Amino acid sequence: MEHLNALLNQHLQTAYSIESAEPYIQWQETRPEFDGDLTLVTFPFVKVIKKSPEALAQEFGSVLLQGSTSVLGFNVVKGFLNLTIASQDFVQTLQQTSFSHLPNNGKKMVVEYCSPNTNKPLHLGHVRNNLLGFSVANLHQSVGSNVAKVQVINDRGIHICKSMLAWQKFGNGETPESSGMKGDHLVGKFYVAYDQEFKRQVKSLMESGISQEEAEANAPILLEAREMLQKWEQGDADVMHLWKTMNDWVFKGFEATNQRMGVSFDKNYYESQTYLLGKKYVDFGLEKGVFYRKDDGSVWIDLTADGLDEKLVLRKDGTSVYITQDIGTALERFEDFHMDAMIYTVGNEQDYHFKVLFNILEKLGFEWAKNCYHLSYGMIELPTGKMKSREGTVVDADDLMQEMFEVAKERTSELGKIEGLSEQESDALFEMIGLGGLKYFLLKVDPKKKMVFNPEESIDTQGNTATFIQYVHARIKSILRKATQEGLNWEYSGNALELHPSEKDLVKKLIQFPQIRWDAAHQNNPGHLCNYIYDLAKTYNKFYTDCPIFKQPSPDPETVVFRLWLNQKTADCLKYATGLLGIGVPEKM
RNA sequence: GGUCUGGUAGCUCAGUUGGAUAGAGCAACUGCCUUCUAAGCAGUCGGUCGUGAGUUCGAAUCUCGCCCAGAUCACCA
Repeated sequence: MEHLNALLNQHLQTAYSIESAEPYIQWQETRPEFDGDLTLVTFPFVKVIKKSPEALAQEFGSVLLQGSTSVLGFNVVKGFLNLTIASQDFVQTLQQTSFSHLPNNGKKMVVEYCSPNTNKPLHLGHVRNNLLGFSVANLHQSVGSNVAKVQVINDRGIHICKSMLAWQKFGNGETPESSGMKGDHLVGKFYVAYDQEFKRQVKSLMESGISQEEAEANAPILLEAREMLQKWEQGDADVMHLWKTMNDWVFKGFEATNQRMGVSFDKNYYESQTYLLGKKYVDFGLEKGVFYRKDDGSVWIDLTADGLDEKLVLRKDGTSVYITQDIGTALERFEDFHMDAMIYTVGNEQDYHFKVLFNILEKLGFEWAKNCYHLSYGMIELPTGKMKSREGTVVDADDLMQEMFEVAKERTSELGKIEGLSEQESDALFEMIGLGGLKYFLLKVDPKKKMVFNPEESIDTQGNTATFIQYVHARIKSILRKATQEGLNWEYSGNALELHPSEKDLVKKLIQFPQIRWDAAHQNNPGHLCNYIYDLAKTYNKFYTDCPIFKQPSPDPETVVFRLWLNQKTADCLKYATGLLGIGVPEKM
């Protein structure tokens, strides 16, 4: 394409004395309903050359046709110049395209995701969070950045004490071992038990004539939880022991869930260790004059000039608030990784919080604060409304993954696709199909959109789904196996061939991959990659039906090699691209 | 009330720095398996892109007003 630009430049200089054509050049892919591969929009030129768009298009078309061997022909529709480009140009590009990570670009990034509380198991919201964070981290790694994946585990605070207290009261010494329950689910059970008891107490207080507000503030079990939090802060040995024990159950549970989901972390931060970190930067901010102290001793920052509010950064009793912790954690991470950029995968209800955080970090003078990005995503709702963990209307992550597995199993067995597979192999296949379906379903939607999750509808296996993509990969592998059996190889030499339109389309689609990946990474949007993969799979299926290899009449040997090579390239691209999303593709299905 | 997000086919969603007649899938209907895998392919049906103006040769896309939905504006995290 560069040489076409050069030709246009030259033409504009000699014919119209216009220094550079660059500002007016607009290339785009030719839409499928028109003939051609590449389209030049001529309207921008009309402003500087007093000719009609059609006349210009004709003129440019002739210039390009004569000047470039790549241009085989052209047509003009309205002001659009459609060029037909030699297939061999695209094929050559594909030969040079590899589906693997780009070389290290020296950029260091930190990506945070997951961020669970240790009082309940992971749910659907965490699943979206995990998958987004993980695949965005992969995308950045793919384009050459050095990425550290981290999570913050919220392991302290009143909500943790609630589970602990309920376990003490109603648990009868129950453990994951004794109950056979996963640790995070066991602890979650007591979080719910706490809430039930709390509601019961509030109700009975109200019956004795106390207002709801007062009852909620004075329920005995809440007072006990507060007392427990104080003891925790003082380091009371019994409380610490219980806290460590129960947290440990939860961590093990989280680990199992994340492992099944296929996500991992390079470093965990525990809030119990970081919640005091921010305080030392309060003094720093005061010295810099970024913060100011009120008469009561509390410390604030005034962001009204930036369209935000005044924010508290230190309470009058000297304790820190949420934003203080986040300042501290961010700076600790910088000490750990010396990153150039950081991505926080956190729900969109915290949009305002992160605006404030990034603003403060920048005012404190940290360069990398400019490259902090809040990967904000919309909440997931159920057809029945919002998920509320205390009301038991959450979709549990473990249940969900298991359900996806079961559906995959049922559907795959119905279709008779597991013949000749061992139990282990077929289970692995169900897992790949089930979890792949879930991941694709959540990732293909723009992160910032809220989504409604309908368990029945989300497990489709037709159309725009992971199954469709996995199926294409399995199809290709089946062809390549057959080719191997027949002693064929597919080392394409680069000889120019007359291509079928479906072959050309597939080649053109494949060479788009680097650009799509770049866009997806830089926009932190795995959805772009999902759409591309689906498109590629569809384009392949068209090629598959139009361009058979083993059917009669069989194509000439050179075409067979080329088609097999295209199959291999497509499989490589599918496998690599789905891998970035954490989705596996099977050899057979 | 202020700020931020979203509103595209019955449903779920795509739609690049403004470009040609707004695209997929699902659902409904019609064809195609003596098979390189039919979890597929081909087709029919379905739209005042929330709404009204403006900018432009050209607007789903940019600007402004309005309507609807959600979030947020805590000495909670």
